[in-house]
Amino acid sequence: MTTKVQRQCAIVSLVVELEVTSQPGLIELLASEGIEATQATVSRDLDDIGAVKVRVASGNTVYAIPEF
Amino acid sequence: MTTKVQRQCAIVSLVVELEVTSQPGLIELLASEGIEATQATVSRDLDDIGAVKVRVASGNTVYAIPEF
DNA sequence: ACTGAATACTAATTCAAT
DNA sequence: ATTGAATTAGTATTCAGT
Repeated sequence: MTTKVQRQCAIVSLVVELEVTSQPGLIELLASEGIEATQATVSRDLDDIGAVKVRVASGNTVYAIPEF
Repeated sequence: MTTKVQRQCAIVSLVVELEVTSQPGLIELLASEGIEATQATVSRDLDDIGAVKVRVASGNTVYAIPEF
């Protein structure tokens, strides 16, 4: 079983390293690391983390963490 | 009748001056200036302008224009 | 307190009309 | 090329369960 902090850390890593464009997408990425979570949870996590969606050069919007 | 540029300029002004939190909200603000538009149009306008949603101190997310 | 299912809300896109 | 209506996609919140 994975804890909340572990999951949120994983999310931070993923968001920083990859171009995460949606919560469903993020859920898949987490799953591929063996972390199960639903959209509701991921939404709350992103909120906790303070992630925002920003427009990137490629044109689409990706999640980012202001501090980085 | 209002033109596209007029409407987009109005949107920029509103976004810069006020805390616009949603497209429905923006539509109302435009309406109060006598500018009619639907959600589809406002969505495209925000895209043209390059507006993004950012988290502000108050906690909620508002539209902002990166250049400012 | 944390989570998921379901729901409400918000935003983007499609499709047709002008 | 621009727009609105309707649709689809995406996100936040509520509500109940643990």
